[in-house]
Amino acid sequence: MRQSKLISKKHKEKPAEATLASHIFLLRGGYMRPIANGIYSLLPPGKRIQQKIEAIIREEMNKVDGQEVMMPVVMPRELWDESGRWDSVGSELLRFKDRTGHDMLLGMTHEEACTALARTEATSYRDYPFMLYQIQTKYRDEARSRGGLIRVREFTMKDAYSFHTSEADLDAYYDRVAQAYHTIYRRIGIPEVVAIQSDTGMMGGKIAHEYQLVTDSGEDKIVMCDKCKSYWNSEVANTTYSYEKEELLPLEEVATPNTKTIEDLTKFLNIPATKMAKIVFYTTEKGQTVAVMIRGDLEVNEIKFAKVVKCLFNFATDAEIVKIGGVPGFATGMNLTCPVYVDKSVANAYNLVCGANKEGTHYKNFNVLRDLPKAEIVDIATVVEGDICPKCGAKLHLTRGIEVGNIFKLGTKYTESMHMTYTAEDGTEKTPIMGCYGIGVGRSLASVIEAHHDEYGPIWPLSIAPWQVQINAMGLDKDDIKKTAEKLYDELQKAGVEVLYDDRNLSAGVQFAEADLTGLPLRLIVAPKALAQGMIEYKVRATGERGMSPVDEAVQFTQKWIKKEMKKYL
RNA sequence: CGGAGGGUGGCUCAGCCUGGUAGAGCACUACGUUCGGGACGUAGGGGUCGUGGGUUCAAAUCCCAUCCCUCCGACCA
Repeated sequence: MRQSKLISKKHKEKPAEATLASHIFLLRGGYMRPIANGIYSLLPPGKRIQQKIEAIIREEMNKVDGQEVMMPVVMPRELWDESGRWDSVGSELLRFKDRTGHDMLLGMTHEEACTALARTEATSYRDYPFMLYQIQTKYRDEARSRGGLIRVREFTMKDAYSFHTSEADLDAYYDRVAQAYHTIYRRIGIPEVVAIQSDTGMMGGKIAHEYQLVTDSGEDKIVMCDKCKSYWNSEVANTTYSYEKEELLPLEEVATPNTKTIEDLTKFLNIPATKMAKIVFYTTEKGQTVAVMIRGDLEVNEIKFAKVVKCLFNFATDAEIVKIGGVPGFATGMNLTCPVYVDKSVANAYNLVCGANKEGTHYKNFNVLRDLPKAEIVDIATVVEGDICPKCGAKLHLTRGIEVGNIFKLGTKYTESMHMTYTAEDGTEKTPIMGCYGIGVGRSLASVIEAHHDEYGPIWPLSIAPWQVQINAMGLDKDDIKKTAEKLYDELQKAGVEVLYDDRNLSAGVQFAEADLTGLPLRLIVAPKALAQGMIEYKVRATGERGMSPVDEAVQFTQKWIKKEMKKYL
């Protein structure tokens, strides 16, 4: 490609709306342009990168026996009524009416479409197992798209669905896909991506992992253990609490005027929040008020709690607390007329301070097992920095990540609701078990920049770089320079090398600055001094390594370099 | 959906408080001088000042409404 003809303008200045490195460079480097909030067009360099990522994903999906299909973007309401998701999914599903007034939707994921497709095709156990996948545009009406390609409304996604006749078969296949995912992320140049245990969310299902690029600029909260290399999404993370045994002392009332908050109380009694049990009240969407008892310094993780009560909820009002026999600010888990959940952070703790359910009064020496023996013990606390790893006992720490993919064991949620069956060996009708596996293509692209850039621009891995080699020439108005550069461009192309040739007669500064924004792995420079000795220069983008090669051997040198570098991504 | 900040040539922004003929830099066009890390000169082209209404002799500027964008939070396979 000649740069003079490339439609991809570079910008010197940082766009006002961008804060993430990937967002800044994708705009500055002429990879994409916004059309609307969270909706982008890709320019040629961006499209080329995306195609290469897709090609790698496709190869790896095929290696795990995936069969690529095409599924519609627009679907009728009836299909999503079958699974119940027309009603259960919120406003992120874009619904609209066609010209006849029929309810339609834009696909945000394709479980329904794929199940509908598969149920008419796979009718015998002999067809199983199989996996179908697509790499296509999807749409989610995000409440808040942000961060360039990190969180968008319209995006390209690889979505795969596998169908099995036994749990064991799904388990084995799930592990194969998990391996394929690691291969994919390594090949596209982000081996840093880790698999973490996650919530299953609106997809349903039991086990799920997210593939996260750990980075401060991510939006997901991750809990990690450096020692045993375990990772959890904070939505599912847990820890173990252990307390030194103490003699159970008798309950004792203490006057604690004007101490409605834990902070007040710690100051008033000079006792740390870790020795307190606080009560949080929620009222569920069904109108029931429930109490949660948790250690004074901890917070309820509402996603974990939602799994306990299995519905939506809000903080209870003071009136609702009074109604179930609580005294706001001084409540305890005892003597309430509502269900009481006790977080495990206080279940085995000794002699805690808690409310006495009496204005201006607390108890000392509260012990759950003695004083609240009937309460349900649950795990709903948000894990905090320094908590103990439940696997190895080391200290956990909190970090952030970008979710670039995920895998789910879906079970029979869709096959059952959509009446997909097959005839088993014994002649009976059975319901297949599903897994599903997604990768955000654009998000992966942006994540490569987040993981690999410097102050000047992206540093593309050779496997997905828009072109493999950049040619810059110093002084194209001089015949020998121009002739050499043109010849090099020509020969490299004939040798099958993907090359971007800056054929504009611009100053070195401009050319190099733009080349850094393009971020190609290898740069060849045709310049007077070296050329006088029959040499051209090269520079490796990632390492800054520089050197020379005889002009006559430049093509072989480049091919050899590419071959060697490419080994990292096979 | 809550909080904050914005919308002025393709991009980054000034002008608004205190109303009076729309500005700068970058980018673009032409010519010339430059040419190893975002050069310079000269001459150009390009803007319904987000949109609608109002106040006024006069509105980018003041008032009302509305749309859009960004950041933080809520939400989110």
